[in-house]
Amino acid sequence: MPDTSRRADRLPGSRYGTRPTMKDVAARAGVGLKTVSRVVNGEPGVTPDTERRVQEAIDALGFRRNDSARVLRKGRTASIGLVLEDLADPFYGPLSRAVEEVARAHGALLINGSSAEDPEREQELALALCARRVDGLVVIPAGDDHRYLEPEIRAGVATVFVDRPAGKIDADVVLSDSYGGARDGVAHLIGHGHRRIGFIGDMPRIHTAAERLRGYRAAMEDAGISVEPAWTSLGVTDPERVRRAAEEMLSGPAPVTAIFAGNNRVTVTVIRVLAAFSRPVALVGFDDIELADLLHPGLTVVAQDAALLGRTAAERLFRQLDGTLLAPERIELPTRLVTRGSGELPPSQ
Amino acid sequence: MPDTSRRADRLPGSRYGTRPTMKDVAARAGVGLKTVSRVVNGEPGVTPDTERRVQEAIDALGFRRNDSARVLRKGRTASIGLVLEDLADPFYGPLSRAVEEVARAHGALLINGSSAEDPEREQELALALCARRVDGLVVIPAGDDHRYLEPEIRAGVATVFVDRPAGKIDADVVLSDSYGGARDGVAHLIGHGHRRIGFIGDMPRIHTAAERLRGYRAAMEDAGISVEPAWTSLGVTDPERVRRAAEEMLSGPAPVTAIFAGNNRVTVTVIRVLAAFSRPVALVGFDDIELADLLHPGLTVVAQDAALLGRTAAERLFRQLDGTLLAPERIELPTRLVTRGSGELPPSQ
DNA sequence: CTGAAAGCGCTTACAG
DNA sequence: CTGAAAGCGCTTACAG
Repeated sequence: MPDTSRRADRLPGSRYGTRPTMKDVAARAGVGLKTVSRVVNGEPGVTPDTERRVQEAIDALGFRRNDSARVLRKGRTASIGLVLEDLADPFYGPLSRAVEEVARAHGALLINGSSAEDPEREQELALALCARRVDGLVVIPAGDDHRYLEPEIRAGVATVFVDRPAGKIDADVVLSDSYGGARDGVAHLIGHGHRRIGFIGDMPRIHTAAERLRGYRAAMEDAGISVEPAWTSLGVTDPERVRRAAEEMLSGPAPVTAIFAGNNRVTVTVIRVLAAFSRPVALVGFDDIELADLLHPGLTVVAQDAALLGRTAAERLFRQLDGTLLAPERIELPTRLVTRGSGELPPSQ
Repeated sequence: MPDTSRRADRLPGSRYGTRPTMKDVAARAGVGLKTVSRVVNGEPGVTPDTERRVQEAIDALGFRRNDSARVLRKGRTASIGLVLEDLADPFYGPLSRAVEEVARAHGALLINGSSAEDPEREQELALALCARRVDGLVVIPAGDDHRYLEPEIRAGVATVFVDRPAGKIDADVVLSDSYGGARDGVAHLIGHGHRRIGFIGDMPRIHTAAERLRGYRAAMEDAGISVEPAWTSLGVTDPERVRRAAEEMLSGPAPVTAIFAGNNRVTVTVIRVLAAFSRPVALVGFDDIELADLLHPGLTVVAQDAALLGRTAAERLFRQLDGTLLAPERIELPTRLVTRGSGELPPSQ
């Protein structure tokens, strides 16, 4: 009983049919396989009459070229992968969309994957994408060791890291100036009279979190302020942890009078805490937030351009694929301080 | 001179190498191709010693199975496509992430594409995904005619529409109760004393916009209020158009005292207009918004669950692929009125 | 202008 | 337990 499963697929009423191939089209049009291929790909050297016959067969059969077979033969898949943390985060949506637009301009599709900030999952995803033979990979790293990608890069997979540098390998990276942005933001608070300033950030193993903390320390040191251990708190960004961190800094005999929030998730939670708090407390957040201007007071932020990060990275990826790119580079995009009120509040004690 | 391009690829210093294949691994391990395949796929029937030799060859050569070749032979690609409007919109990020999670649970990758609300681009994207032979397609339609998908569906591509129904074909659809949600929201405003209520929505060809307008009209009719033409405005959701629409409704001798905003983008712009407006105006928006509770007044919304829409659709897609699904169905998810202040303001005139 | 043969890198269906 | 042959649906490199 040969090949029953296949026959079952063809049963009328069965959901899954089999698709016509170029061979079917060729048979129906009474031409050779290569002629069909020429018509499908718009290659020259087919008489109008032959072309018409082939086209009719294509339409009658509902033929659509199987790009996965094509890819196998051609080498390039015209698809790229994007490994990010969480597509549901408002920072990554625009970034992903920007990567998609560049991919589209180069005729490539984009496969997205969320690592959920889990290094193992990042690796699993990135390697699955390589197994699909994506032409290139844009990675927002969760882990800090990317040696697992070395064989892939050697084999020709273009690779660009975004938002955070690669760990233990030399690769292109496009990121915002987290250090400088945080230093500016904290200096801004100091300029408005604050000295006891808190910093709440993401897990210290995340590069941006570490850099922003470094910027905070630099600004404090520039102003000759020595940082109390109680003023800094790094860890997961879930609301509970951040809320506790904020409440601790705001209590005690010498509470902070201002807070620098290390990213959009931290900022949102801190805003909620401060909204319910008795005294006014100044706040500057890293990352801009929708409706930030409509809060009371308006939210002062250190803004970075997520879409520009994505676009820059994707463009670099395709330049790698063009072969016009040489040594790995680090591209740092500037941040922008947007003052709206919360960062200009004076110290309340 | 045979195959020079290929040799160029192998040149030392060239970025693009060629990857080892199972054949290379077999040669190095001194075994047959099928034995390598067994080891790579964890199939039984290989002696520990043979397995070890194969594994050593795999590691030495840096072999990674080419899934696109595998896919060609197996039929299923273990990938699904998601065509949505814009990944940068906060409504679609969580939806996409939810689809991805379900895909992941089924061992599939997700290819995202943004239609930018352009029916042609939607079709181009959906068909490109079919050419890649995705196993299934989740589509948030931009257009209103999906007959172009009929051959694909017949050929076995599982298809589920989300947020808006398919046009001119019979297909699964998962959506929120736009009509009921809008009716509830408008009835809520009426319950707080409003009679001159404006409606600002998306383009009328978009199903959700039309349904929400219908809900608005139903609520007005239920209350015995006849709707003035000047009170409703449908069109593109760019800030300029929405701003003008709001300002017109709010001017003249009998301005509206409340506005129902048809989606998140409209709501955001209306909030900005009202923030700069002289009189208090009540507002209910369709779709929840981050920080809505921290505005003054808090924003009252008709909330829908984007992630649940995505999850429900994706689960249905995989049930189609399992073959456990029969006739196309329409699944409508309820909305939820969240009162926070802006919808409870009394009429100011 | 047209097409037959070989091959992309795997899996399938055998046979030993 | 192991492997040679055929084939998935295309493109490549030819030859006529």
